[in-house]
Amino acid sequence: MDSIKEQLRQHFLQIVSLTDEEFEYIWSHFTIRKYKKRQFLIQEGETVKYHFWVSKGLLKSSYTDESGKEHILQFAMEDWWISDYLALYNHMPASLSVDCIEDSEVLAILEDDRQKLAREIHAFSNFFLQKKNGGYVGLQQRILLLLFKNPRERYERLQQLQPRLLQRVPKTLLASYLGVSRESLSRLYQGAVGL
Amino acid sequence: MDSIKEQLRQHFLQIVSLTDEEFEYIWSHFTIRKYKKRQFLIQEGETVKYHFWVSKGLLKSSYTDESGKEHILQFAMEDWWISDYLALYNHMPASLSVDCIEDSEVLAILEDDRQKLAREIHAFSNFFLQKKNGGYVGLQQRILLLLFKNPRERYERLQQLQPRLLQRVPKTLLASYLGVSRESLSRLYQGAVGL
DNA sequence: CGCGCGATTGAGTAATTTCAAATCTAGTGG
DNA sequence: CCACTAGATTTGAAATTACTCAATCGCGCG
Repeated sequence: MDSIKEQLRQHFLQIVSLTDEEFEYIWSHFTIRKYKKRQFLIQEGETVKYHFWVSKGLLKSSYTDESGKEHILQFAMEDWWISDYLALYNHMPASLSVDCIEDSEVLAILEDDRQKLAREIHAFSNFFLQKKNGGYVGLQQRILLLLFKNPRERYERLQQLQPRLLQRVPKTLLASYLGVSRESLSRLYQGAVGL
Repeated sequence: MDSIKEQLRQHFLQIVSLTDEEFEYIWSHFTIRKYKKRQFLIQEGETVKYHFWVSKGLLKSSYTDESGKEHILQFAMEDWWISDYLALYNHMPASLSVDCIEDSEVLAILEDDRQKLAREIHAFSNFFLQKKNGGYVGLQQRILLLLFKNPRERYERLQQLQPRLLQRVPKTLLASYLGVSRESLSRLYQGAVGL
């Protein structure tokens, strides 16, 4: 699948510059994996060793509480990264699970390899630092949204920021991501702008 | 204030190792600033150039919505870092403000200098990467808390994780941080464990 | 054609907010 | 040392919002 390789290269090049040699070396540390809808990449309790980068498809990471309710922490579609970072960085058993909403193709890289590459290739290290900074800011924005916007406004914001995501994700899951019951979401977005 | 210098050194040494020489060099890029309660370090609309590290005191970063309500994104006490990262990284005007809850002493470092130091000293770069990773995971945890815990449980969790913070921060501000009205918080924590 | 999943609707209930007023507290000046 | 004041906290009652549970609807897939 050379198109995947090219897709990954472009993904890096959007943020940092790499020689062909460097990229080849980086590429050699990734492995392709294919999953069907509803398959798990990470299940609660497991050891987590990989970062996943989505080449094709749609996944989610979520936490299931004592009462069995699922709460969605993150979606990931093409070009997004996903894992259970708490578990990955701190060598803890996973408290989250990651599974596929659509059939998906991902590239996996070991956290250990990622660290090794970060030491060896400055641009690679930089890439992840920038990604992490952006992600951090994104999470802060989401917290503000949860703190002071009502469900309707949260939905509208998501509509603005990620219109594609909205079309692909079942409403039930969206509701969980926004922190609303699916029934409430159903009622709320009917009056939302643009529908 | 050599005690501050020593405090900063310890802060770095907890995570990475630095030679005395390296630390001296790093130290030379920080400037000490003192603020009184209610003074602002960052005001909405300003350009943001600095990271702040708290040596003494207590600060908050917050967003004020259209209706004038303040929503607290972060507190920062001794050894914590604070700024408006969205503005800092993307060279945008601040959407947050940062101000003092108590009289405070902070060390300021320019983001440009931080980047320069990160290029020059690998351990320094590593320090921030690890901080950022930890912070990222922390924000994810907070999102989960906001998504599926009721106010009472959010308060109890904060009590577990940051008991010192709870004692220093006015309840009104805590309420804003937890996403509850101050009246509700007042009612809720009266039945909370340990009171 | 029918099953099953996802989405919607309705009715009643629970949790939280809002607004207003009362109470408490720490710091200030006399 | 005490009275005073501003800020913070608490209380009460009504209003609102969102949730739960149950039933119905709609549609794509086999």
